[in-house]
Amino acid sequence: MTAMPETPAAVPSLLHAPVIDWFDEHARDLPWRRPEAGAWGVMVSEFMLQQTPVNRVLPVYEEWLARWPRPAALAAEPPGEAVRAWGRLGYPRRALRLHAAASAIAEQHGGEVPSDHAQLLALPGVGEYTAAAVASFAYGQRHAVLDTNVRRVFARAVSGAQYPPNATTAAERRLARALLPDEEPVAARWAAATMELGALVCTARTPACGRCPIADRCVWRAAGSPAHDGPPRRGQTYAGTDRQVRGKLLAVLREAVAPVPQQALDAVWDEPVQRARALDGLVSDGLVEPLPDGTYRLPLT
DNA sequence: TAAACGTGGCA
DNA sequence: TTGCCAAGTTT
Repeated sequence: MTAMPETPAAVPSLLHAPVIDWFDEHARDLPWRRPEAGAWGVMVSEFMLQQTPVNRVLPVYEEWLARWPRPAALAAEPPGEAVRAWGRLGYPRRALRLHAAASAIAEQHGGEVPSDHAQLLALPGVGEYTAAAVASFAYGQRHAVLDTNVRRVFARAVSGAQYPPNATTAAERRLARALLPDEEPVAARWAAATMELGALVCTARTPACGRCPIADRCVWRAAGSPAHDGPPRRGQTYAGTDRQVRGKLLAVLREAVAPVPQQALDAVWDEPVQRARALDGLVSDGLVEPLPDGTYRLPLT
């Protein structure tokens, strides 16, 4: 047994009401939160929102749901169409995985997004967070939903740290479970509310503590809002990386209506070794399909 | 466990 | 201007 900070039994009841009441008043009217979105709408939004801001997701989400209102509709199209419709959301493998998830749902779940957490987790592109989010937001179940927002809220309000650890820890999962309201619908509301609080008030850089419903119970604030001490948070480099080259290559293919000759791809990056490596990577990832005549296109299968 | 994986807005 | 950050997952 590792000595872990205990969560006093009184803590949850002191946090639930103010956070949920705040959510009742300040929740954004996002399309995937409306009843008509359904579980499929929730799932599409969760894929798109992985590492991507809400404002950038909104227009693409609307296009997707209008074009593919059900999983089977998406599954009936080539995966390349999903990649094309993904636009510039970034991390296009998510489009491929969402297409694969839709196929699995169509073939193995009767076309309905499963409500079972384990079945959700087994879908391509669905990890710990997304499985809990879909089960909670779409089906009202009681799960610890630990995304970057919730982790930050708990780190500050309960653990007294400015930022959570780089990777989700067992202690964080334990804490999230301990804080979960007992009643299923309340727990689902709590999950959405804590996430929204992190997104709108308890933000990473400049938290708006003046608008926080639990500022007077925040351990981090009570400690004087000390700066993050631990190891530096892992930054992402981008310029000059294979990722940037992959992005440029795929952008050409997204815009093309016909297979693209090698020459058109060569034009996006002048360093041939890195360019070839990036293209190979896209092909092995299934994002690009090489044709026998030496041209390339988004995958038909 | 750490690194790979896009893109763009904001302080 | 540049680095940080955004509803993570996979290998």
